[in-house]
Amino acid sequence: MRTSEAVSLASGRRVKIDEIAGLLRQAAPDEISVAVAFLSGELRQRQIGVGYAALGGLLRPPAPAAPGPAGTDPAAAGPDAAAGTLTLAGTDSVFAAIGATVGPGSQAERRRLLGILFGRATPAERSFLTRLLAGELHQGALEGVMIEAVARAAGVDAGEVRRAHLLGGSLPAVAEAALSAASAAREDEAASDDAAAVAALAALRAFRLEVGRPLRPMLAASAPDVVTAFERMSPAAVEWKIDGIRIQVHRQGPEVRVFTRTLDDITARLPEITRAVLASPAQDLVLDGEAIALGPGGRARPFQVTASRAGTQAAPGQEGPDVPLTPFFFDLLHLDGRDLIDEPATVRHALMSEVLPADLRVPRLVTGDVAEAEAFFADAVGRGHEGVVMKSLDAPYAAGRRGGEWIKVKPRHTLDLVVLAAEWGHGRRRGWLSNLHLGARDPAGGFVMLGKTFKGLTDEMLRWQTGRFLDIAEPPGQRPGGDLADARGVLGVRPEMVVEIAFDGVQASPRYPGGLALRFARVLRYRPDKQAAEADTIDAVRAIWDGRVSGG
DNA sequence: TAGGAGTGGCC
DNA sequence: CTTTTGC
DNA sequence: GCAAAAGGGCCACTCCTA
Repeated sequence: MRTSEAVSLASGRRVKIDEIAGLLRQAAPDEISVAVAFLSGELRQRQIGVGYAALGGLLRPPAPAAPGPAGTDPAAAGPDAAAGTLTLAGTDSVFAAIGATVGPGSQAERRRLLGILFGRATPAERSFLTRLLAGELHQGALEGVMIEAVARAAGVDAGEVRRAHLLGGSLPAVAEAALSAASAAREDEAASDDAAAVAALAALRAFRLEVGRPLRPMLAASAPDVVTAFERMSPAAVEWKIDGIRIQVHRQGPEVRVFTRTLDDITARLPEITRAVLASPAQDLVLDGEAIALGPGGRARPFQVTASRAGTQAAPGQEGPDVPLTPFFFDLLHLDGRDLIDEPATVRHALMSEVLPADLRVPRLVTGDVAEAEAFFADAVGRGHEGVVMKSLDAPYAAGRRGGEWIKVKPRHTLDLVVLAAEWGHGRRRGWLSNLHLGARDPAGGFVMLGKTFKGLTDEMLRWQTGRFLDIAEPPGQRPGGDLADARGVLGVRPEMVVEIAFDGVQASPRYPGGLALRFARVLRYRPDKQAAEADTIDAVRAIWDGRVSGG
């Protein structure tokens, strides 16, 4: 707790690392994983069904704790029950109990448990718990800082911790392994820091790629077009960027597991992926790819269709899903006992070609020729995919990194839209009007809201637009003494400001009035030279939506 | 029993 | 998922 | 170059409530 406060107050990254390392060094072995999880903004349970809304009112008053059934109340039975201050282990066990609470009446029971926990907490602890459960720690330190802190506490290089983490150990588990090995060595050999570091290193090196345990997928940087990407690497492997969900598939003999980008196990939901991978002649595989719903002619269906299918729990007894997903693999990280992540991309790809048929591999072109690559890009987009990913030929598989070895290229649309309202920002944007409500002009009169964006705004633009919007706030009579927004922080403005918006595409919307919304909208610049009457119309948006079928 | 609110997880 | 900012 | 923090739309599932 004190560590979190100190970490929040410290502005420098180095100081934060030192603070956390100090805590980890003196933490009891069984508290390390909880401390690491909490201070990097996570719960060991990952989620327990408590979010922002469930926290209402808990922050201020020490909630009067209704007594639970004696002996069955984990909140009261924790080791910290009598103390005025919470312990890590006790708090973790309450979270576990909350997460295990399901079924009718569970919401009230969760709330009761939360109330007991908060009732025993100091004000500072209540603040920390609230931020932790809301997923907004705001202490300027999450996973990245924690990795370095663990390394510092164990006396090893941060790269060693990072590698263990990326190769599939959860960070709390990695930290526990390294630090308990270190502290055991310290006790055995009379406080020798060297011996502790050696022991920690051995524990970290024991984390290796393991078939059946997911690792952090490699990510891609981005470039505006193929030409720019070629400036950073040429020749390159150019692959379709499939508009589906990322899958990492592990096969060990007959056993197959399918994981998402965030390492969730979704095997049960995608039996067709398992079947496809079992068709390979290889026995042990770790594959990286994308799964997508395809329509007639192999055309990509809208992302929403894939998302719906991938998110649906398999109905028991029903085998053939009505919307099957097709896997497209683009990398091979392990083959029959041999780890490949440190091999060059060409070697990995060649091996993958040996064990997977072409229709399970992402379409790919190796070239240094701009025209060829652009034609390939246009074809991919024409088939309804997102664009291409260009990959350096000799790069190893950099788990969890977004370096320049993979570069994604997507088409970008642009429209001049009108700001209909703005919302007051939070965190470092407190005091500024931040999130913009965007509308297209309706030729019949008025504007059609298409979504919101807060992206692309620099601090200078935020400052400027806050002043500007307050000047055109609606209704005008309420300023400055009156309400500066409604209950949700929304300030309506006269539809006068035209802003140039970039976005990736148009999607069907069940909630916006035009039935359409923008995907990944961000601000490029304001258009002070334009009047609202000159803004783009909803017809222009519909044209993009209609055009998606024939591409572009 | 339908609809809404809340949460979690994709992009 | 995209973008800006600070280290 | 990396990490952190701004927050977007949509989908499925669960629990509560007219």
